Amino acid sequence: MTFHHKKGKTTVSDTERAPPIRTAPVKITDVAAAAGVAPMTVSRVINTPDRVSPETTARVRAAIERLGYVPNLIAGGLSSRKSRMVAAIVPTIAHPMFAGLVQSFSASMRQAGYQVMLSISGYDQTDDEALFHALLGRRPDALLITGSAYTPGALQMLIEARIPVVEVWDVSSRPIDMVIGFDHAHVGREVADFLLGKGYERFASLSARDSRALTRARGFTERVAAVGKPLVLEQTTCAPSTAGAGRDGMRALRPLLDQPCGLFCSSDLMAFGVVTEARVQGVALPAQLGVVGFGNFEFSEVNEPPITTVSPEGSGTGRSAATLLLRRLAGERASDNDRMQVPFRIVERATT
Amino acid sequence: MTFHHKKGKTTVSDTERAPPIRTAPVKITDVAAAAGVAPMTVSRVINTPDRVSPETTARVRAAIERLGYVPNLIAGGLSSRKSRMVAAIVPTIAHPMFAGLVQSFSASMRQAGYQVMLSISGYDQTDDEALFHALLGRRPDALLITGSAYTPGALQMLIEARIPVVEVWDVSSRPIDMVIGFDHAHVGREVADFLLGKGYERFASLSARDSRALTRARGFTERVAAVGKPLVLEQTTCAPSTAGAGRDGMRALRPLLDQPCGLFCSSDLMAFGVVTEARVQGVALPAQLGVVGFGNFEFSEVNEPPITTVSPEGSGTGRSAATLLLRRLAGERASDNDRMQVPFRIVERATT
DNA sequence: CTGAAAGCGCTAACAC
DNA sequence: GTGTTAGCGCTTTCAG
Repeated sequence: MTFHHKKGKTTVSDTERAPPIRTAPVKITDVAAAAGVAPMTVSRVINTPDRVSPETTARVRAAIERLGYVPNLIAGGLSSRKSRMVAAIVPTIAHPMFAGLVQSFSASMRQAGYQVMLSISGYDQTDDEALFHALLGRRPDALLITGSAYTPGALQMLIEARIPVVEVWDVSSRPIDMVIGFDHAHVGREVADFLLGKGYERFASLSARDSRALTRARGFTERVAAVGKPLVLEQTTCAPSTAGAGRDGMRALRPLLDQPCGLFCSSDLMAFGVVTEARVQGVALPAQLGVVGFGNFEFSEVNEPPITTVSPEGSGTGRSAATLLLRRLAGERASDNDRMQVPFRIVERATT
Repeated sequence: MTFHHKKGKTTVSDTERAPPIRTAPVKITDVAAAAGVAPMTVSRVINTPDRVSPETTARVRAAIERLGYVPNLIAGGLSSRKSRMVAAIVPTIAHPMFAGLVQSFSASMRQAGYQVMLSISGYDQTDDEALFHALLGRRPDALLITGSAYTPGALQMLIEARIPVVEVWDVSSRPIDMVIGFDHAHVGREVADFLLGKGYERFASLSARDSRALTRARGFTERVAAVGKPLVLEQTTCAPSTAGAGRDGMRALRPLLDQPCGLFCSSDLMAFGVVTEARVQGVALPAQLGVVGFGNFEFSEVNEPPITTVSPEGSGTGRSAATLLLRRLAGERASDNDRMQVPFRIVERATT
């Protein structure tokens, strides 16, 4: 039980002033009075315990415990000009990549004493200025943003906020501050090497016609060309990738499969269509056809057969973003280390 | 361009005091001075515009615009004792139900001017007191929590915080304040009715042995019994549900399928195993067997055939939670309307 | 409709 | 080690 009625100056009677039951929330002066010390000493016990004598610390701790004191970080933040909150803006959390990003980023930040304010922006950038206004008004100590299509006014606000910013995933040509980018071309090259390592001698690419998917496809085909292997099919379809497009692609590919072929699809959804149609057509996976998708969607693992895919590591990215920001928050200056890549890995399953 | 050097009392020279480049952040007094009004008037223009004359408003607005003023909501919150932030605690955002919940909850709250502080707790309740401490220290105006396994100390903190709390999804017997629960038994009954409506005359249930799944299964079997139809198989396996358990269940069910049968699985993962094994065994869906899962996982839609399932509506829940909290924040007292149910729907696809 | 004074609860900076 | 003073940037309250 924690009853306590230490109201400073009671000009009118308590019962007249205060709402019936509600006891006033405990504040630092209450604790200080209970422990017989100055408020500042209580503050020190909480924030810099090594600067207080053990005896005093014990007395104060006891008072804190007894009163159930929860320091008001809003007040502390105003005074110290540090909110110990960071804002994060993501387009969605429905995608595993972003879910992983948010999850690991908040875990890392919380461990360092920061709380994450999450904003889900959707993919349309309408009224990003209003969003930034609402966020920056809370004076976060740092900011994580994903994607880069922001209006000039919004960007100006970010710059004037003068806090560390890390941009993740989709990086503009002119970054604001720190950056964690994703090397789509590199993914394509790695997939080519992976399939080459599996012994495939002929290759094919199925890609949606969006710029990042095309960059991956180009990395793939260029690598294949570089090692002098034939590309039997290179097909692009309207974005976004769909399972239907994958089935169509498989039908186009079917007549060309007199020899084993390694196929890179621009997304797992497309790969799923390919695999499904392959079953219908009686194409043996991975003997006649090796299939690699992109995205590591949930169904790729559960599908029969499970689909080999490229998994951009959201959680690694979240940790890295936290690391970059925390470095800055610890006072480190901008440097060459402020650029990183989103890690990815090829998850090998039954289609290769 | 927004240069301005309106520092109140400059005892020493500006250049000596201020860090080289960094211009001081704009505050309300700067705007007031620029507009030739009192700070309070600027505050009114922002918060209660109808109480300020149009001319003054225009002057102040212009000054705000020109200086790029972003009000410090931390300071405002300290003064007004309203943070306009709400805290949300979820075990994960990897599950579509929780992702939908968070997404729609934050959208609804943001629309009302509240920012969400998200905490992902994981499923282990270790140090929830530390988590609550970090959260409540930021003085959120309200709280959304999911699940109910909190330590007594943590619950005590919640109660002493005296803010509206809504518990979602998994509801303790003794709720703290408002509640949005999920009626598992009702789901089971609805699934039974749905399959009855499809014309199945014999039924089966496959469930993991966790209490909520079992409640759903019981709702299902009791309904089937109530209408006098036979239950040909009722199998439970160790939690959690797996695709493997689904395949095993299908093998057990195979010899009993001389007549069409309606099957309810405790999760989509299990339903997926069933569907996969049915293909191997040459069982026709939905003619010989109707399959309903639970959870509406991504793969259920993409699978071939797509799986009929029960979808707990995260987004509806998030909106409802926001509605409940906003009602309270608007001053409404506790009432019978403080209890709601998580809505769900049966998503009909190819397996029924 | 506008302004002045007095804090909100805490901590930086400086005494002792 | 500990206390005192003076704000952090805003809003409440009350006076015009």
